[in-house]
Amino acid sequence: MDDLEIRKTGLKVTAPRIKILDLLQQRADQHLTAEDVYKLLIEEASDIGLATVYRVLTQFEGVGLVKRHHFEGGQSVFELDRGPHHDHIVCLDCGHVEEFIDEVIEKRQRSIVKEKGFTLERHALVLYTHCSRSDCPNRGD
Amino acid sequence: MDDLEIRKTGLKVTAPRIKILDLLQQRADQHLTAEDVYKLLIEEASDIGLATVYRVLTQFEGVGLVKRHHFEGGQSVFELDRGPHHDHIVCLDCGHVEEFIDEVIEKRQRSIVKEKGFTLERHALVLYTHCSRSDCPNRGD
DNA sequence: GGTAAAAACGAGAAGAATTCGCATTTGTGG
DNA sequence: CCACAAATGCGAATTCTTCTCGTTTTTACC
Repeated sequence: MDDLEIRKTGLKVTAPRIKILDLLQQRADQHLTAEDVYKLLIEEASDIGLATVYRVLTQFEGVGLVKRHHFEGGQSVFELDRGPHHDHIVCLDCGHVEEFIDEVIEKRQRSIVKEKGFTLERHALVLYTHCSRSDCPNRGD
Repeated sequence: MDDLEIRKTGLKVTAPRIKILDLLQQRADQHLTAEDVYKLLIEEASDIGLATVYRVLTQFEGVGLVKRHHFEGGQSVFELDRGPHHDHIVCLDCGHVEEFIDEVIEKRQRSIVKEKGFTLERHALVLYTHCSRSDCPNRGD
């Protein structure tokens, strides 16, 4: 059960937290906005307020359970922080998000920062593209 | 005069636009929020509304005069789009912004997207660091 | 298990950033 | 220099997110 995961973080094990973590785990391949999560919870008859969704996601971020990304255009998106770091490719037409990791880029980033004598805390790399997937509304543009 | 630059874009040459472009040119090394611009305009006794600042910056972005960046934390920042593309290093402590360009990273990005059959429209790369500048632990850009 | 203190919740208000609506003013082409 | 489309200023409206506060739950401890 999820209880363990949550308990390990030191956060109290509450119904909203269990349900939100559960939902994120079922959709570990997706990048959801707080509102997405809120609506999905409503669909499964969970009576959890939007404020709580934001609170819980922020707390989960704080304890390393989820990652928050700021893509272009308004809302933050959240995803379960399961394992290795990765960057993102976002389709400007359909919003599809794909993940990738490139060691060459990672390495260059580290040396760029090192050259300046700074300390790299984290980075955000998003490639905005037009994807070529069959269900993308703008394919072949 | 700035008139030329603006006229070339097809936008009408108005007082707010001249003043905003002028201000951006005087601070070409900085990354300003719309509110920064608004306040700086007030300081120089220009009576330009915040809505107009947003409008003009967005229009300037549309015609390629300025670039907008979405760093972590709320407001977008704007800078004059003078010449070559570059990415950013942002200090999490003092907000200092530094620019860099790395052809290795640029090239890798292109091939990653190409491999997937997508088209790269643009990208955002921000390295969040702790800088080592003497005036760091403070405000300022 | 029972219970009290601490933490979390839900709902709506508040806040921050940005955009919109509209009456008024201002460039610009003719 | 005129007419009219475009731009402006202002405040209201939107959007996304956080806060407040009265109520409910958890959990540590008896």
